[in-house]
Amino acid sequence: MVKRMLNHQPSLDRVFHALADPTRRAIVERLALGQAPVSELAKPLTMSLAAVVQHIQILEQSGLVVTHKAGRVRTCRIEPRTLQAVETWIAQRRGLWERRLDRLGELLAEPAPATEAAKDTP
Amino acid sequence: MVKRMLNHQPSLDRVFHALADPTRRAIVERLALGQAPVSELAKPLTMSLAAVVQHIQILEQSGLVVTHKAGRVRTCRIEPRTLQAVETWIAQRRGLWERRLDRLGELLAEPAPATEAAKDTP
DNA sequence: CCGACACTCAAGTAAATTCTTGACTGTTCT
DNA sequence: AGAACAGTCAAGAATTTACTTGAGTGTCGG
Repeated sequence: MVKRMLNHQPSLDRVFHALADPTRRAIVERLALGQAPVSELAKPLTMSLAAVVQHIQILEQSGLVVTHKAGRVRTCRIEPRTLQAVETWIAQRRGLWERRLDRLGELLAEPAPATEAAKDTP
Repeated sequence: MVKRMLNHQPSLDRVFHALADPTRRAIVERLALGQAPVSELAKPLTMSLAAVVQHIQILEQSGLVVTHKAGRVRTCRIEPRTLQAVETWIAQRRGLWERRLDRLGELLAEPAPATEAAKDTP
């Protein structure tokens, strides 16, 4: 039986999926200001507590949020390394594309419409 | 009935959702190397062409990809500004959290760091 | 001890997502 | 002109998601 797997290498699938929901982003934004218990995260949200808990579980499975239960209170906080992993993935793709633009090969390869080539566009 | 709430930026919903699918990320990774027509994007993928087109539509609606049809060929390319917008959102949240941690350490160490007048007037 | 509190679990539902197939449109090649 | 190519459109099936309600568990304050 799997009781608790501490083995959560953040898959991009899960992380992006977690961030795709506005409620979960609102939770992340709140947690960016500091850790908070579940019931406080639920306060501004117009849904049942159980629903909020489900969102938090998704955030936790994605590795974006870490929680710790003390007594009857579960405290949530952000895991910045997961956030950083996403940031890095995006930055790398954007960097690739922009370095590609420096080469200028492909854009100039598109066929010009047969009339005379006017290079200057005023 | 659709119960939605708390809409910050509707585009973030779509962008994160678009990136949450491995097929769509594979398309983005391919496009990071340079623009490509739909059928070339479909080549390595093990699904019908229609399915790939649907993925591309989602990427386009999210603003991550821009397409242009010439003759019978639709060419796709990355829109780096959308990628950058996501990067910025994440970096801001991570920055908030980390600054928060710094503050906490300082506040526990010293009573009050005097708020100096910043002279940023460029 | 008792009740309020802070979740927790399970089951069910409406809507969204992902992918398929089959028919169809518009282009290019020969 | 006809065949092949590149994509488009629509309808439908299997699965997943985002909630709900109702009942239960463990913890703290008085």
